[in-house]
Amino acid sequence: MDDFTRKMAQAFDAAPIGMAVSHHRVLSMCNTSFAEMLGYDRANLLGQSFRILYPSHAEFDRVRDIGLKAMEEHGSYSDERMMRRKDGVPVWCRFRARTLTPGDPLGHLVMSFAPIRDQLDGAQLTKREREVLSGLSRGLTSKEIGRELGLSPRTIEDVRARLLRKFEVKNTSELLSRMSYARPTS
Amino acid sequence: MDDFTRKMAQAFDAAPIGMAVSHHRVLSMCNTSFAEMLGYDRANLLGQSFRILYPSHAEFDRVRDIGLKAMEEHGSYSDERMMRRKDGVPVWCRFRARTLTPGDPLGHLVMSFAPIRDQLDGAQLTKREREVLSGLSRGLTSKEIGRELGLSPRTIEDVRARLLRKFEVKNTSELLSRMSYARPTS
DNA sequence: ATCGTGTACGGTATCAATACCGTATAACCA
DNA sequence: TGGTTATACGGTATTGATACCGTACACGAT
Repeated sequence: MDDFTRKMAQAFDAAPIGMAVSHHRVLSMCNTSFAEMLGYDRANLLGQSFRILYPSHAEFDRVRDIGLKAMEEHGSYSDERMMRRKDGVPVWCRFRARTLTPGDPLGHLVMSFAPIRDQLDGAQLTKREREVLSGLSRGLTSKEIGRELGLSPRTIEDVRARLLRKFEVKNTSELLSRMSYARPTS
Repeated sequence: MDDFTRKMAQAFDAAPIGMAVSHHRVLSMCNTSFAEMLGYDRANLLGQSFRILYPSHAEFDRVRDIGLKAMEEHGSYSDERMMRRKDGVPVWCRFRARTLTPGDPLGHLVMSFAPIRDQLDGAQLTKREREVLSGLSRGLTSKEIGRELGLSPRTIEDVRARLLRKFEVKNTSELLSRMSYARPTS
């Protein structure tokens, strides 16, 4: 076996960031960081559906759809999302994906996952806050996020206001730039 | 050659994030994202000193030292740093590293590099655009940015509109989330 | 020499965001 | 049991953002 390939494989496995490959949302390969981040042994993870790595079936369905268009157009997509560790503890991640099959984005995906931590000491986000934040980072208005979540726009504005208070920022722009510079855990 | 190794190598190469391996600060392996991010062909990069990827010799020396202690203690380190593209343009990156030789941290390093600001087809931002972006990320309104730069708020709105067009985003929120988590180049 | 782009500015119109006022329920915690 | 917080929603008022219309100048490339 050629040395070049072996070196790349070693680099993949030793990478300081979680990495995974999926075919139609089934995990076909991952590295040690990825398995450790989610509390599994790699052997028990390969061949599994990504479903078990998300907090709920609804979340699993939601994240399937949000990146599809971007991946069809640009071949890649990134966002912030919640993953679920084996012990049930949620992990807030910066997610990046590149599809090797742009016509069928989920056909063959290569992903990276970098855990992020909130800037505020220990203050974590609620489910709603994360859902709303996800919409905001995609440039949606309160009205649009409300439609997406089946809620009144008014409620989205409440969640938004709570986020602004929590992070002590003036507006959504500052909020999003603050979120993105969150430091990785460990 | 075993299929497992081949799959890992493919995943390494197709990763949506720049990855590299070094031995004593000499690049021994990298993936396509990494080479593209810095404007090189991989073939011309392998075997080179990391020196050419930093803006100056002083910076090259500085980044050698800053992570040493953390890597000796935890085996890993991360920060944000400036890299230098082949054409001289600086690239601001989130950097992560894991050492495979904790006793001699730089002996064998596996690194990941995620560009923090989008390069948009190699076109970097103009001075005005960076100034306005800086204000936006601090949550300032167009009026406030105008005061800061001694310009009409109307002009700030022009620059803003140009940024939205350039990055093909709907509004400032999406712009700021896009800026911090650039989709990988190409 | 014209064309494109960045810069700079004015007006106007519309929609979104934000900040208040209020009510109500459910969960959790001391 | 009362206090706090998250959730959810309504109204209203003000400010900001965005999209158009227009003009003008500087600069570099074809």
